[in-house]
Amino acid sequence: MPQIFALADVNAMYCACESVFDPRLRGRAVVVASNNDGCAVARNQQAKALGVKMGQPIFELKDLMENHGLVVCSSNYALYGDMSFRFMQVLAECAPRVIPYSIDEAFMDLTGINTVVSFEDFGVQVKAKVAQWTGLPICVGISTSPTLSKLANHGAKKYPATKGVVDLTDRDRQRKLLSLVPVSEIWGIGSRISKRLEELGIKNGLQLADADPKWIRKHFSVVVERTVRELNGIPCHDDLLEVGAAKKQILTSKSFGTPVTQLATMLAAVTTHATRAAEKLRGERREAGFLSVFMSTSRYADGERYANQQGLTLPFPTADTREIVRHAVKLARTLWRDGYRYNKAGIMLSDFREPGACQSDFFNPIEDTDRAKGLMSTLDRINSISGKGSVKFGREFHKDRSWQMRRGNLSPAYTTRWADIPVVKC
DNA sequence: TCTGGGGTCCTAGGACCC
DNA sequence: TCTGGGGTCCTAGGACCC
Repeated sequence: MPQIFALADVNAMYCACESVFDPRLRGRAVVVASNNDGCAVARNQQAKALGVKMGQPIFELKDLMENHGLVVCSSNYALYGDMSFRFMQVLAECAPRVIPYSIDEAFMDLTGINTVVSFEDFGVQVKAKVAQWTGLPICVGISTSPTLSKLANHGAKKYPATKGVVDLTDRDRQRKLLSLVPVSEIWGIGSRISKRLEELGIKNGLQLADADPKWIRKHFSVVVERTVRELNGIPCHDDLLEVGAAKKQILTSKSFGTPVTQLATMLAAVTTHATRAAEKLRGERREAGFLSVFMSTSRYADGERYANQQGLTLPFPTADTREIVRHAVKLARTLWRDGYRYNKAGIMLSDFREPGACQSDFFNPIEDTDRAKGLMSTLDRINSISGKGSVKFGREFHKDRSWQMRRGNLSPAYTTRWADIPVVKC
């Protein structure tokens, strides 16, 4: 029995989440901005029709906001994260195996399900259930490899006649749709590779599917070769389908609300990022062996650009916020140069191990003892019960808060904060 | 004035070893 | 004087994704 994959994906997820709780947005052009209200990261159908581009700076949208009714929302990740969780739960009710792939999409293993219900009917039912239980509009694509189910989903979005569900298990239908799709639309083929493919005469999906995998490997890489095989219905994404695959790195970084020119402010920001990264690391139940810190000035600013990063192998693997902050601050001091207007900083943790997999250094001042671990888990528990940041480290209290995010048009945390739950008045 | 953040995988090249 | 070839590990950087 051939393996069958479905991809369910929320249409313009962030915009949809905003619209679910704010009826005034329905029917209007809506854009959700990145952190700092910097650029557009999600746009609904109406916003696309107005010509808003993915990644377009918000300041360029002023005219559309003033004269064409475009609404710009600040990003509200507490809301999107919670809605994503609900969406995944509905999928889990429908299919035996669900593999979340990103905040707004998940693969489902439908192998053999057509002995009970046709693939298309299955898709229609999932779509209806997600709409009923979460209010989110989705599309479903079904086919014989993850890449083809992505293609099917693309078709479901693009052609309204499909009503948002495409069963692409039939080989002739696959070839038909492939021939209509530019090669740059195929999952895994980005702008660089599609440009080179086009130069070699491969312009649409079907031409790529019919290319010789060996030749592709020689001219490109094993990644593109796998895509070719996937387009022929041979699943090659076993990596993707591993449930609960462990993370390999954790990165926290943000551009600043306003440029940073003082070392103390920078250290406060780095401390906050390091604290956040350590929390994520403990959430993964891992310890990190390597840490790196980076800072830079804006790509777009006039004058000399400064961008630098430095890494450090930790004396012993740890998930202790105090250790991680201490080393991060040390690195940040060595990276710092006076006289620049920094617009971004961040920290990356990697080289993960299981806790206790490595002997800690006997002579180190802060041993990863049970006491230290107890302290960290108590800290995490307090912050999870009483709200993020209830207990903080000293340097985070630096008086200059200007580096923090700008979110001028933030919606309420409708689903994750008691005070923000919508009230229906009769 | 204002241009995101967080990930993955693969490859090439250098250092080092035998 | 002559100075190989194969393996591993690490890191930086490229390309992709949402």
